[in-house]
Formats: sequence, structure tokens, C-alpha cells
Amino acid sequence: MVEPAPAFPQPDAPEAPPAHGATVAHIVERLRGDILARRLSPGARLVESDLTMRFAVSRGPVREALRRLAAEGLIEHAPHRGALVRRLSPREIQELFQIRVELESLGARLAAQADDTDLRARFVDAIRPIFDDSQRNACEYLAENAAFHDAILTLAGNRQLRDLAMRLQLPLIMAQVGEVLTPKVLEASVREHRAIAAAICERDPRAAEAALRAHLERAAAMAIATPED
Amino acid sequence: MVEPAPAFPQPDAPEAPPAHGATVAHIVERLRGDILARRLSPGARLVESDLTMRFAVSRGPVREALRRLAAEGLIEHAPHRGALVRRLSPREIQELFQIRVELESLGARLAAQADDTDLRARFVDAIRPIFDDSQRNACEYLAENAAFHDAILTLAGNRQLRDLAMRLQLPLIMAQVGEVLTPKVLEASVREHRAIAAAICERDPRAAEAALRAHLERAAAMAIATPED
DNA sequence: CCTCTCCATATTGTAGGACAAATAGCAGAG
DNA sequence: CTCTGCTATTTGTCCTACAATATGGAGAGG
Repeated sequence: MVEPAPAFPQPDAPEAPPAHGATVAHIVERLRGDILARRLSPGARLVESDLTMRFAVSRGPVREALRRLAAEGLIEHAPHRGALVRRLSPREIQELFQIRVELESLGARLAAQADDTDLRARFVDAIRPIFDDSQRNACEYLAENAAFHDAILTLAGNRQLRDLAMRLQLPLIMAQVGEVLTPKVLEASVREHRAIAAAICERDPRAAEAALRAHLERAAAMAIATPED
Repeated sequence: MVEPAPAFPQPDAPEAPPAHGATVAHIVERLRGDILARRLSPGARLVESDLTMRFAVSRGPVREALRRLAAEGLIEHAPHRGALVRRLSPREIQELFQIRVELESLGARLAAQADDTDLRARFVDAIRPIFDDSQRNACEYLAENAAFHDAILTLAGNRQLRDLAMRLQLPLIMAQVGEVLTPKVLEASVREHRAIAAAICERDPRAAEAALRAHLERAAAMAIATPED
């Protein structure tokens, strides 16, 4: 009784269930959204019976959804103890950033070397938002940031790399460190994005990699400097 | 009835089931072993009902095991079409090697910089087998190779990196390209391992990274040069 | 008064059966 | 020969039930 009821987003909204065969996917999406939007805070328990009621499905799909989220790294799962929303320690964040730097450096290099005219055109199109000069709030920035990094990896042309980067708890990290995103920080990030984009458009792999490394290393330093949530 | 029975490794051995709570893990291990040892060839179908009979468990654990293997990337899973043992295309292998190079380069760099005396001692101990001068067969080499690369990542001290590398279908790749491992190739690989180990022991990050890059790039070239299985 | 052991409860792990839905392969019509 | 429709296999989901385990509290003992 230490907790005043988990306070779920929608206690029992009708939740129009999707077509047959998409039940699990639906649950996964909902829960992922709740976790990344911090409607479910890190460390929160995910009890199967609660979820069966919330989504009006049986335990089977719920369990599968939890497994998938565990595979994505969004939740932790201990035998007989249930699932918890994952909480990243500063050390884990630091380690993940260290990996991300290498992965995205490779991506930037490959993107700068990409030859496909069509792909490059789509890249330019996808990153258009970063040239918008209006102020962004944290949420807008997170979306723009995700799209920008994804655009680079798409242009890079290494599908495995793109998949891997997406599955690397990057959203989780960003959600957890989202609080330090002051307007000044956001502005600096956007400027760095533009520098990276410029290097890629000019087909300068070294500059692109360097700019991306600088960008991520600054971000990592900031993220680690957030000991408490 | 177009198939003469999938010819499973052990059609219905007793399969002493482990303690409660370990059923899924048990199935996962068995199937993973079968896949990596190529007792289940790439493209083979994994039908749930067959597996329930083979392991004498219900569909629940089987489905969960398949999900976990899918998350590991060892099998592919399409809705209503079931699970197949994953088959890597040359392109995928190339892409994965490209990623692996970056990941392990980072690992080698970190390992060469590691300060922990105890960890270093354990590293030296773990890589002892690579200094054995006797001939290896392909299977022995694969085990030694896996242990060697794992030892580096352990010494590197970045747990996320180690986890990620292990879950990167590296074993699958090695199993799929295992056929090109002629004695001469093995010998060259072992020599390269020793060079990498030497650089790490001498705490020379640049040399360690360079040696590892060379090693993997040669391996990648060989792997891609294997169009057919 | 504090600590430790034991038990009741909540929750997960697994079984087994049932049915709907969707894919794939085959047969027959055009 | 190609296309259409059907059927069989397989998966997706649900339900119920029970075993096994962790958790937290009650009571005994120091």
C-alpha cells in the first residue's frame, strides 16, 4: 500500500481493439507511448492482470507485449517478479552514448559518401525542419531530433545500422534526460544539427563525423550530469 | 505432406524439463544451439505444434521462446506465416560486419586503455588459448574466436557494448560463413588475434584498434565472397 | 522493543482446449 | 494456360485452472 494506485492513463477507456492479428502490436504501441511520454514513470510495475483489464484482452497478448518491450529494452523483466519500466543508471546512459557515438559516426560517414541522388533528395527533404528558426519546446525538439538522426541513418543506406540504432533505447534516454532541455540547450543542438547536415550535403565524411561526434559528446556530457530524475 | 518430416535433432527425447520458471529459457537454449550448430538450416520453418510435441510443453512457452529468438535476430517471424530460421543475405552480412567493426574497434580501444589490474589479469587468462600452436578445426576456431572477442569486450568494461555485440547475430554470421574456414585462413586469423592481444596488453589503443579493424575487414571480405551456402 | 521465522496473499509460469482469422496450395472453371 | 474459389494448415487470441514463487505481515522468541 505504499503506492496510491498506479494511476493509469486511461483506467478503462473502451480502447477500440484493432483488427485480428494486431492486438499485441496495439498493446506494445500503447505501452511504449506511455513509457516514452513518461505517463508510466521508470520503476513502475506492470502487472499483467491490470493490463488485461485496461486493454480488455487476455493474458496471452499482454505477456507477449511485455516480452517485446523487454526485447526493446524498455522494460525489465525478472522471473516471478514481473515487469518494471526500465530505469537507466547514469552508467548505462554513459555506456549507451559511447556506443551511439560510434554507430552514428559510421552513419554520418556513410551518409556523406552516399551517391544515390534520389536518397539525397529525400534526406534534404526530411531534415527541412531543422532549418526552421522558430523556438521549439522540449517535445518538439525530441521529435525533430529523432527524425534528424533517423534521416542520416536512412541516407547512410545500412539498414542493419538503422534498425540497431532505433533499438538502442535512444528514445528512452532522451525521455529520461528530457528535463535538462532548456531553450538555450535546444538552440545549440539545432545549430549542431545544421552543421552536421551541411557536412553531409557537402559530401565531407570527416567533417560530418567530427560534427556528429561533437554533438553527441556534448549531449552525453549533459545527460550524465543529470544524476537524479 | 510435401516434407518427409522436418527431421528434428531429437524427435522426442525425454528432455528432462528444468525447474519451474526455466521452461522458456530451456527451449530458447535448445533452439539456439540447433540453429547455431546448423542442425536447423537457414530457412527451416519452426512450427509451434511441432515444438510443443518435441519439448512436451504447451504453446505458451513455445511462443515466448520464438519471440525471444526473434528478438535476438536468430529467426524471422511474419504474422500468420510463422517463424523461419533466419538466413542472412550477403548484403546483410556486409552491413553487420560494418557495424561490428565500429563496435569492436571501440571495444579494443577501451580495452587497451583499461586500468583495472584484476580485469587485465582475467583477460590474459581468457585469451590463453590463442597462443596454442596446435592446429584447430573450424568448430574449435569458432569457439576460440567467440571467446577472444568476448574477452576484449569484457576488458573494455562497457557492459552495454558487450551485450549488444553478443546479440548482433555474430554467431549466426560465423555459422553461416563457417565453410570458408580453411586451415590456412584459421592460421592467419589466429596470428591476427595475437597481434590484437599484444596491442591491448601493451596499452596501445591505436594499434589495438588498427589491428582489430584489419582483422575484421579481412574477415568481412571473406564472408561476403561466399555467395552460396 | 527488536528480530526472526512462518504463513497468507498476490502474481507469475505453465497447461490444455477452443475458436476465429489468415495464409498457402490445390482444384476446377474459363 | 491463367485466373478464381475452396480447403487445409497454422497462427492469433481467449478462457480456465493450477503450480510455483515472491512479498509483506503476523506472531513467537530473544
